[in-house]
Amino acid sequence: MKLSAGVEWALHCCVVLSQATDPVPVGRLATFHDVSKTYLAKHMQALVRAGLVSAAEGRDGGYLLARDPAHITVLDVVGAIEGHEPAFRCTEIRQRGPLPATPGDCERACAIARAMATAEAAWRTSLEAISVADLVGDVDRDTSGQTLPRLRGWLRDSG
Amino acid sequence: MKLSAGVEWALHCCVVLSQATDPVPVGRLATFHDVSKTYLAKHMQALVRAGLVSAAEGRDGGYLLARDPAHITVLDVVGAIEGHEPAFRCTEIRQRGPLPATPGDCERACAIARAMATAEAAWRTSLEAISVADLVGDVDRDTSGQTLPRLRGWLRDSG
DNA sequence: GCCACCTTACTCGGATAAGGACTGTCCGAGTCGCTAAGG
DNA sequence: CCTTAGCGACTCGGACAGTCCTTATCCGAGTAAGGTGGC
Repeated sequence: MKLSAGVEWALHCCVVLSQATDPVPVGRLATFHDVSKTYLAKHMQALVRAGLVSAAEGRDGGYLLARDPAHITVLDVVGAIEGHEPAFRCTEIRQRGPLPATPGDCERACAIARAMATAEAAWRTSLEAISVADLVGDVDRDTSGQTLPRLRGWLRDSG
Repeated sequence: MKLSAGVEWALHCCVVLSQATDPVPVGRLATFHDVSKTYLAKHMQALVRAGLVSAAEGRDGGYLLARDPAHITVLDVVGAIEGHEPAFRCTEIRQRGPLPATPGDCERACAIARAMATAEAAWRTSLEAISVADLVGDVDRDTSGQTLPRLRGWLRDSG
């Protein structure tokens, strides 16, 4: 099980965008995080498609959060990048082989699939409980309130 | 995020092995589940390396559970197949770029990494709470106690 | 009748190819701001 | 001085290769059972 590196990039970008007042182009985001500009652009497109950020085109265009940071959960971002398919996919092994399960037995999902689905639900619930605003607050607390002002200043100066 | 199909195979194999008294060769397991024999063998090797099942070599050899099914958790099996590395890997983006975090800020893990780690811990806790014996009990209940006796009979007849 | 040895066939185990997904890149379409000319 | 048309440059968006991991496979080393010959 492995998450795309784009998830980390996207979450950091959301934190940055939460401090922006004007659209931030992808080139600026890539410079700030020291990552590939074109590949980051690919992931930003995914965030736009998910409706989490809005894109402003043309000169002085860029990205802005589409909703209040408190209403964007980490799960939203992860889902936008990784997709919404469950990590565990039941292939209904029980219905194959020499002793297949009867259709009557399959009214409920396979016990193994249920166990995996329960765990994934716990994972999703945990991610859903944390918003981008929470992340911003954590960063502010971890850095004794120094990072966010400097970030806002950098966004202004580079504009 | 995507789990290997081998996880599903391995869990089903553990349920089958819990009903076996004599070693079950991988060919028999593959036939029962209607999956690739050689690929399943690869995953069974992982279970052996993890100490979950024991391998008997030579003629009439095969696999048996190494511990009581009640003491093998779903997390054990998933970890044996998928490895124990976390799905989310923090690349310390905060320390890169024009506004790098100071070493003092990095005493705690990145807020984003903490959020992802918390979610993964919830996932792991959920999987750890379910044992192979629980799965066997669920299967028995789902099929009104018909599957396990037939499974044991199939294992005997094919031996 | 019992024991030791050999053959045999079966098992696991690791080393070896093919497919798909993540990673990384490029170029084109569209749009907004700036400039400059005209009224 | 104001309006408007044109230009230019910058933006996003989707289409295109490279690399790693998952999937799938094969063959060899090792081992225990069963049969056979000898004692």
